[in-house]
Amino acid sequence: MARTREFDLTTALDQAMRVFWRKGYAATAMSDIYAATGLKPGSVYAAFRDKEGLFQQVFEHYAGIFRATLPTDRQGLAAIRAWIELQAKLAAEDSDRAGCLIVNTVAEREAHSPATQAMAQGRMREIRDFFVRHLVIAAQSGELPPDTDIDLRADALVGTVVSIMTLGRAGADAATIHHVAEAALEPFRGKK
Amino acid sequence: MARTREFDLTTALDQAMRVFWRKGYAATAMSDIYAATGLKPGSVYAAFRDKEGLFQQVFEHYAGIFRATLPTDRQGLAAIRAWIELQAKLAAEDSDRAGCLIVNTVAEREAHSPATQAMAQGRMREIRDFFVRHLVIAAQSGELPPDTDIDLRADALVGTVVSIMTLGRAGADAATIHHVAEAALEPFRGKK
DNA sequence: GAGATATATGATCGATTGATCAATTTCAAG
DNA sequence: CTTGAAATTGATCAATCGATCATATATCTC
Repeated sequence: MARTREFDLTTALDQAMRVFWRKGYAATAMSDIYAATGLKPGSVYAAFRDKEGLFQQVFEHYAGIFRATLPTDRQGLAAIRAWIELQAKLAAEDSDRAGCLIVNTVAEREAHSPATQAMAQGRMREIRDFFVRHLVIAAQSGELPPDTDIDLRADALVGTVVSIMTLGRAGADAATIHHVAEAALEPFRGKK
Repeated sequence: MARTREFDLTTALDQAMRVFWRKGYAATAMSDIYAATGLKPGSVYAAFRDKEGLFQQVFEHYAGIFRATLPTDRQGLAAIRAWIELQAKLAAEDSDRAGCLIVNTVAEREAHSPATQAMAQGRMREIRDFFVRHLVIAAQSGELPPDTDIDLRADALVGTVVSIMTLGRAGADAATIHHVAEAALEPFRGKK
C-alpha cells in the first residue's frame, strides 16, 4: 500500500525527550528537535501532528520510564525509602541537571495547554498514590502507628520529591540533595 | 541638558516583574513587556539595555521585596517557623500561581546566561544563610540540642521552601502546601 | 510490473522574535 | 531664547519561530 517509516518512533521520542527535558517546552525550538532526531520538519509533523502533540507523546514516553523506577519488590516503608533514596541519587548524579520532566511540566504550567497540564497533574497524582499505598501498608503492618496522618505524610513526601527534582535541575550539589532526602525520611527512622 | 524620563523606573520594573514571574523568562516576549508597562521598544531598550538586562534588574527588584519577607522581630526557631508558615500561606493563596522568581530562575537555568544564573544562586544562598543563622541561635540558646546537624537542617529547610514555591506554581491545593510546611517543622515541634 | 499510498525532503510560508533606528518631542543649561 | 542632549515614538530590521507544501521516493497490494 505505502512506503514504510524509516525511523523508529520510540527512538525519536527518546531523542526529543532529552531536549524538552533539559531545555523546557517554551525554550525548545522545533529546529532543536530536527537536530536531535535527524528528522526533517515534514516527518516530525506527519508523525506527531505539532509541537504540542510531540511533547505529549514525549511526556507519555517519559512517564513510562519514570514509572519503572518505582520499586515493586518492597512494600511499606522500605519501598518509600528505596525510591526516595534512588531519586536523590539520580538527581545528585544527573550531569544534565534536567530534573524530572513531570515536575518541570507542572512548574512550566503557563507554557502548556490545559490538556498537557492535565496529563502532568495526572502523573503527579500517580506519585502521590504510590506514597499513600505504601503508607497504608506501613500503618496496617505496624511499621507506623495506626493513627498516622496518611494525607500529611503523603503530601510531605510529594514535596520532598518535588524538592529533590527541582534542586537537581537547579544544579544544587549532591550533599544538599541527600540532606533533603535524609531529613524527609527521619519520621520513619528507627522503624523496621 | 536633556529631556526627563516620563515613566517611573521602579513602577516599570514592578510591572515587568509580574510578567517574568508568571510566564518565565523564555516564554516572555518583549511585546508582553510593552503591554504590561505601556512603554515602547525604544524606551525599554534605552532604560534596560536588552531583555537580559531588564530581567536582571527585575530580579534584583524582586529579591529586595522577597528579602523583606524575612522576619526581623524574632530569633531562632520562632523566626524559622514564622517565615516557613508565611511562605506557605503566600503560596497557598497566590491566585497567579507564579511561585517564587528566585526558585523559578534557578529552575529555568538553561534559559539564563551564566551571569543571571549566578545572581539567582546568590539569592538561594542568602535563603540558606537565613536558616543557618537562626539554627545556630537555636542551638546556642538551647532550643535545639547542641549536637544538631546545622547543615542538614538548613538544607532540609531550603528544600522545603523550594518545594512550597514549586508546588504553589504548579497549582497544588492549599492543603498540600500546608502539609509540606507542617511536616518540615516537625523536627522542631514541642521545643519552645 | 502497475497503481495506489504513505513517507522523506527541503524550500518556503506568514507570524513573531529580540532589537535598532530616524524622526520627533521635551527639558535643562547657558 | 537658543542650543544640545536625552527620551519618546512607531516603523522596521534580520533572524527565527511553528508549520505547510509540492515534489520526489519508496513500499505494499494486486
